[in-house]
Amino acid sequence: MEGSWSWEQKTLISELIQGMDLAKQLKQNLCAKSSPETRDFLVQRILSSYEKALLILKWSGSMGQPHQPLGVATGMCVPESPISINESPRSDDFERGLKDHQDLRDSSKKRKTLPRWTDQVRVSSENGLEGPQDDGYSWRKYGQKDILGAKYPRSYYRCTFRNTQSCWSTKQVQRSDDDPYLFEITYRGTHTCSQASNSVPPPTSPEKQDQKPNNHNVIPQQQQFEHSNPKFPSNLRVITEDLEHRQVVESPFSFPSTSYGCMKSEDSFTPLVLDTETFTGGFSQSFISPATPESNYYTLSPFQMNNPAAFHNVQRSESEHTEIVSANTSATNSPIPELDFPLDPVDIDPNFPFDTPGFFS
DNA sequence: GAGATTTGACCCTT
DNA sequence: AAGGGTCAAATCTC
Repeated sequence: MEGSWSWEQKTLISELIQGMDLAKQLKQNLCAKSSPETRDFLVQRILSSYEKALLILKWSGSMGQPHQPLGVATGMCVPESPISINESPRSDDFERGLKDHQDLRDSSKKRKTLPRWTDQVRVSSENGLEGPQDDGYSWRKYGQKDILGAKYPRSYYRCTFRNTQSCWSTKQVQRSDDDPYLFEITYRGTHTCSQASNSVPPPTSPEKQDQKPNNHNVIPQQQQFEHSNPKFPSNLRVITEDLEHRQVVESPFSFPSTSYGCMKSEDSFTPLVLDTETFTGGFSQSFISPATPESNYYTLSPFQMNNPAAFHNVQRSESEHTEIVSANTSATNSPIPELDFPLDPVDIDPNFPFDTPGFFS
């Protein structure tokens, strides 16, 4: 860590360097015989790099002094959102978050402010209908409620260490009406308790991760479906939610399916749902997409993809679990911060490389 | 007895 | 006002 350089500066530089590298690659590809898909892929990555650089600039410009992230400061948690690694991108949310933490009793207000994302988990039949298994975190059930129009009640869980470590992560588990083996799990907030850091696996390069796909609990045919079905990634979407106006904007985008062939992740395609809520809700917390058996279906923000810590979090080993991924859906809440400049689909670039060596060095 | 779960009531959001 | 989310007392489990 270069002492005097802030995280955002380094990130910005890294983005720009990466963009340059990619441009060079593109140049070489233009000379060599490369597929249009490859070129397209490179172009997208370049655009993504520069878009993110712009984002960083914008945030740093609008926020003044960067905040030291809680996670970095305490070592207790993992960056929740890409920007939040060292940053609290949106001061209003940051402040609201703080306020929430101060006003512990006013939990209802947290409904709005904590980052939220949804995973869908299919349990294997041998697990019965008891619900998704342990996701590596300790949860305590604090409520159950019948939901209008839903066959099954919704269960509410919160982190066991809520009181002792002020960890405000919660989750809701809702069984699908149509498929009893399918659970929709909505996470709110991320773990700031010791579980968060403990759950981080030893760093592994994306390449290695590729070779070791998270298939421990994936039913083969489904895994195969994900890998082979070109429609799979195209189902993904970015949902942007303007928290200020409570307006949900969906920005459907499709991955160039062939472009994925350029990615090493082809062998172990990890469905990525770009949860841009991480931009807004979780800047004061670590955004760990709870890599759980319940969430083989990962949600990542584009920055998380760049964030080794966050990335490793979502890549945690789940060998002890048996749930499989629900591959055909991607219901994910994805609020995004307000931006003065338009974000086109490439902003949230699903192709954004995980393998950016030295990005955070 | 400590911790987890259940469940009805309360409160907040829409 | 309705529905959803949380609280907290009662109950259960180890």
